[in-house]
Amino acid sequence: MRISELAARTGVPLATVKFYLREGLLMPGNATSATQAVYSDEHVRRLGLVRALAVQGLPLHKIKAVVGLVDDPRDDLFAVLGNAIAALPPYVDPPGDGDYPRARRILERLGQVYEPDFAAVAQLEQALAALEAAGLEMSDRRIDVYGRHIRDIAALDLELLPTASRRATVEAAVLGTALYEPVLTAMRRLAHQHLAARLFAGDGDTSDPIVQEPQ
Amino acid sequence: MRISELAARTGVPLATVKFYLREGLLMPGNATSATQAVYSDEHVRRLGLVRALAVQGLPLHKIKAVVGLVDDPRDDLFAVLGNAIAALPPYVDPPGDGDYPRARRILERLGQVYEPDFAAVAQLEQALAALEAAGLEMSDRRIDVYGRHIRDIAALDLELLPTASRRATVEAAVLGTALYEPVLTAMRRLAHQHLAARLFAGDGDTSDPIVQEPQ
DNA sequence: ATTATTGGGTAGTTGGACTATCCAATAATG
DNA sequence: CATTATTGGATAGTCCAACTACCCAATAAT
Repeated sequence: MRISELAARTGVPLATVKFYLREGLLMPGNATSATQAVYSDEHVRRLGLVRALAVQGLPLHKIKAVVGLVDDPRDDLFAVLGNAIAALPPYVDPPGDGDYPRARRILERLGQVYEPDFAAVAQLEQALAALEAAGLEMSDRRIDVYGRHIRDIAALDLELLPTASRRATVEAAVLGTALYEPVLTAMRRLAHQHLAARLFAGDGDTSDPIVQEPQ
Repeated sequence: MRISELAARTGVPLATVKFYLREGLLMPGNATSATQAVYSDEHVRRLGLVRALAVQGLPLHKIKAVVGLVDDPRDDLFAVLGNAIAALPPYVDPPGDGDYPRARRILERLGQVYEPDFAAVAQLEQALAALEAAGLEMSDRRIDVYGRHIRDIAALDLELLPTASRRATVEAAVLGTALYEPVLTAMRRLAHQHLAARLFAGDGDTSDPIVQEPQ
């Protein structure tokens, strides 16, 4: 297919497709002449990946890093996965002084290794710092409950990772990390509302147990 | 305290504090004269809240909506909580045609009510659509496991919600929704790495079971 | 032969979030 | 009380990311 069909099929404006090509987010088509190039289903997939990540709020330069890893996983698989995860939001600007005390506390309590070089450790530290700044805390109870359930979820994630090819594994890991997160987030919010509805209904705090929520 | 002390104490640049005042994110100080106003610990807290939400990527107009709810919860508590959650990211632009088939499938399988007016339903639908667009799927197995663990986490969240005052409850609910999410996200990523390290080590896929991950 | 489309490039737009500057009124200080 | 600093209030400017629009000469399509 040619570029305009690629744009039409993915719903991405032509100007934007060209922009992505320029930015290196989308690999060039197979040029058949000076003014013509052919695009494949690979390009459709890639465009879908870019858009999927962009919708989740990933800045383009981070997306570029991710697709770069998907394209060229030269390191060992585990390192590639780590790199990919590190490229995902949230972004922690200052690597800090090398110590993340809040994250360390969590990990030690959960019996996981504390490895300051893991990007997710810095992410956890930042999240915990934000919590503190807002006057909330991470109690032991919460650590234990969150930790247990999250670990079970993570175990399933790994179990369901495809192992057909390294490329497939990397791509699925990156995509899965980025794309199942909002699913979990939305499910948690819905669970809150589901459980809260029962609580409030029992309270008599509101006359109507099924309360509507404006958009 | 005066405005410059407020800025100094929170670490927010003075110009930005003024900007937040103009935008209505921060309530005005108690004016003692034409060129002087006193700010309280309330202002410090509010500034912390605004910053905490901003760091998580919330655009200012959404933050304004959230603090508006915290300030003036005129509806019943459950509706206020729903509104607050609806104001949080991700943002789903098109309310759609009113049906969210993918989200409906999940909720029905989990035995939760499908209420299209809940903002989180649209969020779930969008997340599932992004998954599909990228060629991933939400299997029944995944629904069941995610659903069970997420529900337990949500139950704890509700249990730990303060009930001292309505204001405290609303504020904690909003903050908790926004600020515990990145904690869970980071914990899941760390669990992935923790579990993956064991898997790969057992594989012999890499010579070193403890693999470092570049920044 | 004529019209449409392409790849490639440059420049302009939009929106969000600040940041800088100015000003007249008032506080603080010696 | 004279001088210096700070304040609230407002306006305008900056910076960045992510597009979007336009132009062009070379080819394809009809």
